[in-house]
Amino acid sequence: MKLDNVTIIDVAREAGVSYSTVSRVVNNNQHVKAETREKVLNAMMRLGYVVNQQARSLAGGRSQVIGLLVPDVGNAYIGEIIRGIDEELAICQYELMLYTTRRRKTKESTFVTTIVRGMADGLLLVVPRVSVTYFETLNQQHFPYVLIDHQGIDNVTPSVAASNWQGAYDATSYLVGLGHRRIGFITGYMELGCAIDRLAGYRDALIDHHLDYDPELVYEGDFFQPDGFAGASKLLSLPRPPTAIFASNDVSAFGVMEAVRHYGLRIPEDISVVGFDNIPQASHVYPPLTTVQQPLEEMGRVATQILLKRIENPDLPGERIVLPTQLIIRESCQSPR
Amino acid sequence: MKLDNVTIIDVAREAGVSYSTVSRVVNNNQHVKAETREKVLNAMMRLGYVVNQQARSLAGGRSQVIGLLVPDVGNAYIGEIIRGIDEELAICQYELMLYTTRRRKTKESTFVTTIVRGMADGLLLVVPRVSVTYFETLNQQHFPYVLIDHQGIDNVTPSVAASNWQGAYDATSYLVGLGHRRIGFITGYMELGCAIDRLAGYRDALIDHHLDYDPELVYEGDFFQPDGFAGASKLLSLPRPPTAIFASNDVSAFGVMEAVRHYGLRIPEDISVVGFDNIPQASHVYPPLTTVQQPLEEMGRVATQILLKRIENPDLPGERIVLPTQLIIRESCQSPR
DNA sequence: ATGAAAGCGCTAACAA
DNA sequence: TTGTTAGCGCTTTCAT
Repeated sequence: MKLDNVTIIDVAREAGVSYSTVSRVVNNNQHVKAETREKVLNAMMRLGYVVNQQARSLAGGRSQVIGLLVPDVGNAYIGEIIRGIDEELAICQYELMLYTTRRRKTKESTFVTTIVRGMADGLLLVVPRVSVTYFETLNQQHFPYVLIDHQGIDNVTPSVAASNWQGAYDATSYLVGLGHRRIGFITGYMELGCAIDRLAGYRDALIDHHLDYDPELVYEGDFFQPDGFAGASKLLSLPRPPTAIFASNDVSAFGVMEAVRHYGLRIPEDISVVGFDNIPQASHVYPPLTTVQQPLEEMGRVATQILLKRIENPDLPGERIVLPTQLIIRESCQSPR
Repeated sequence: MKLDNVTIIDVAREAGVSYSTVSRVVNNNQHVKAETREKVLNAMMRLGYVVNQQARSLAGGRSQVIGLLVPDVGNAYIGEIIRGIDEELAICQYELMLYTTRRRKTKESTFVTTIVRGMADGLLLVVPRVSVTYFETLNQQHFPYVLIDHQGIDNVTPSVAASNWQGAYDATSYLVGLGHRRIGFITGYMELGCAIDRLAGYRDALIDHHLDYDPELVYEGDFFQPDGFAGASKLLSLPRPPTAIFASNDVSAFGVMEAVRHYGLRIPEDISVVGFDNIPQASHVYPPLTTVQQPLEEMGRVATQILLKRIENPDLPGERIVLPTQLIIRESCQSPR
């Protein structure tokens, strides 16, 4: 399977130098005469030499791999983030190892250890809640990592997130500006920081606009479509139903839309609907969904940049970066009648 | 960064055996006394030993990683496939290295070589067209690989695909059964085998049902939404417009739906629409889209199983596996008036 | 500026 | 059944 390949020794022989010189050329070491470098480069070309990362990494160098830990693939949310990561990685010749939490429910710490030990130079985590075991291992081993879209531990744990509070505040203000006075809210999974922040943004916007925060209008959801449906059904059957519903993410907003139609109401004529995330399909549903855009791709890109810097210098002070969200106005809202 | 870690030597000392014995235990080698194995296992436990894959792989063993080459992440299609792969990999303790073609436009062969040389034990390719360079390297190096959803090279190149012809045939027959006599068709990107197969399925169904195959009703698209829109616009403005439009994938079907609405027509009352793929959002658009389901997750799973077998035994004869598609009937079709 | 040599942690013969 | 030993391909001192 693994055939005899071209090694630095072959290149060294071809170029007529020692193999440490070849190693120097490969690693862009300064102490090589331009002429020698040229010779080696030519030999590499002729022989079709490719470095063996395993060996390089074993011998103490970088593995040129970063690990990405996600709860699951298969949703647009993660896909967008990966796209950003991928772009950044392409620039600096790093590879991406994909880990899903789904398949390690049990031995989390062993798992992190595996990553930390040789496989990757750094780790990107897109997990809403990070088990303490992870951090213990990571910090203790002084291993570079960056949290993506995490509620944040503190201000020194490297993390990149979106301004969930501001996004929810803006969306709510927009609905108020349209004339809505009773605005329903479907929360996300409230164990998550982003869900808490979005609820706070909704609530604070209401208060700032001198509207009551009515708990009756808030339905505790879980970010999934069925709960959006259930929540909207409940809100719609209230004695004084809302004229607009703001769901904590697009997927549950789809559930809301379904429920609205189920009740024989129209969007936006009878009920305005707003989502959060701006996943691609938000613009493809009918009517196109007004939502809050999270800069997912950018989050991936920025997190990767930070991680790469931390790999170069693990002692860099950590920081939390909050990227701005943006209200994307489409056709799912209008003034109440 | 890479701290001094527990190696088999440490474990060997702790257990009071030679380190090859530890290696044997780690590799489940038969020739170890149960008692000794127990001792070693305990020592490993106590010390928190974790294998170093790099070293293992360098020394001639498996790297326990498989590479996945995709054109891009960030779309549901790939996500579903990855989910299947991931599931299978979880079972056999393999890791997944993600490669995107986007970032290697130039030096393709070098790239494959890199993978082949140590990084991975096998390769899964989800690329519609595979450059000849890839195959040369792959075959020549006798490196295990499996093509996913590829048009297929021949019957001995390991590949897993969906029955595109049958799916299109079924969908078309369904429309005919509903009473449609003029059925528009938006093709996919015709350089791709799956697009060709789908067109053939549409055409053959028409012929089998004694309907004319009218080239005027076929619009050459590219699998993207704007082309679905353009195609439908063109078909709809025909002197004798179709009463149903079958798009070669869901995304372009969304474009069709957009165009239908743009023309002030209703789905399914005025025009029936059918897609292909059954991506998650197909059930979330309005009206829910009738489409042909591709067993994406299963394709990922089956391909992985085959790859794993080929890693064990690279000389296994290759075969092409075609998984069945299934017509998913939702609400975007009805009999023509 | 270049070469020689000692590992990195492990697998896989080969011995015993 | 167990131990010994020679690498895998490379980085990195330390010499020269």
